[in-house]
Amino acid sequence: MSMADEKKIPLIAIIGPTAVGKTALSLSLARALKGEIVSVDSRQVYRYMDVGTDKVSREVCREIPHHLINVADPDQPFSAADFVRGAQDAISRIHARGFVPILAGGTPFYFHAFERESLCEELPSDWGLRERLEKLPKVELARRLEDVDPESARRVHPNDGVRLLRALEIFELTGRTATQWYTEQAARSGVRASRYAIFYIGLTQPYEILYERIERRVREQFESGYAEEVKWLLDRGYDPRLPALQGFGYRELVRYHEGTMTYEEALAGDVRSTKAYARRQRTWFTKFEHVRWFDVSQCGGAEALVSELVPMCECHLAGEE
RNA sequence: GGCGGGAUAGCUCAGUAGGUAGAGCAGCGGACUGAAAAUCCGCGUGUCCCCAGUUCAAUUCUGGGUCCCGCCA
Repeated sequence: MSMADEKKIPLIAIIGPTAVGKTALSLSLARALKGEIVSVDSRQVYRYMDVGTDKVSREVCREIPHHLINVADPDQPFSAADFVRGAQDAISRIHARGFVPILAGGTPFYFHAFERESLCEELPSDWGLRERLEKLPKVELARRLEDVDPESARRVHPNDGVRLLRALEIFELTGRTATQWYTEQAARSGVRASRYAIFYIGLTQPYEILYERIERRVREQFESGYAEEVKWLLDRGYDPRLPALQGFGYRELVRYHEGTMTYEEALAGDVRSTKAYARRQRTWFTKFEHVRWFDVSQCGGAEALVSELVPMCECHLAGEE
């Protein structure tokens, strides 16, 4: 083991699709390992969105500190770059205090950005510019990108408005193409080693069982005041077009309150979108390297899993891999 | 009981001036560099309700039947 490896901060990371049981496991591991949780969830960062995002309760947060939960208002854009900065900061503080940082959550893009440190600090964004560009038809966006950055144009599908917009935004704001930025950054990250040694624990479950759990969970959310939460956000003046309100459940319940969708349709739509999301998560997570995968429907229950995992984690934390 | 409308993919429906059919949604797979619970891409064999008739050929036309939905009794 080299000097560089010894200096790395060891982390535990729990990944897997929504409703597979990441939160429960993260709490058990935090108790067993003297850990604190770093939430890797693009929706739990927002305040006032509790029921729909399955946040842990205040009591639990008092017992086990949670980071990157409730750090933005629903109308404050929160980006993957904000996450990476926040996570790095939280991890330093947890580590300095002598506790174990446990990353847990279902947003694969955030894990990806964090591990690769793939977002350049210097790259800006500008929501006003996005709004202006958004008014143009996609073919026009694609044509412009073809002009300024043909390589990005080849990489981005002409129908993928969000990515066309981002590539154009980078060019407009910096005068240099996304391709140039990414090439430089790839060269840089090639020489700089990661500051962290991450032990990935992956939870899976056959879709048949996972889908049942998703259905049950969404039902519980609807019975626990999900509709009222969305009503409250709307009454407070939050624009339904905000990114924070585009998640499943939220967007359906907005339509329910507008009267363009029934309660039952909103529930069914939420379940469907959540299932589709679980599939997208799997597409991401199965590409992650060095993950210890556990099928939670086959490993003899959560408790058996915890007692198996604790020694493995301790081993990793001691730097023995 | 009478009159009309309908029966096609898991669902909602389009279509074939007769040559065995296709959209949206769902489902499945994939992509992803500052919106990521977002955004985007790919994948479509199904007794075209049943029986008979006309025809070289019927999911399509004709007759009968079954079921569903309206309206009238």
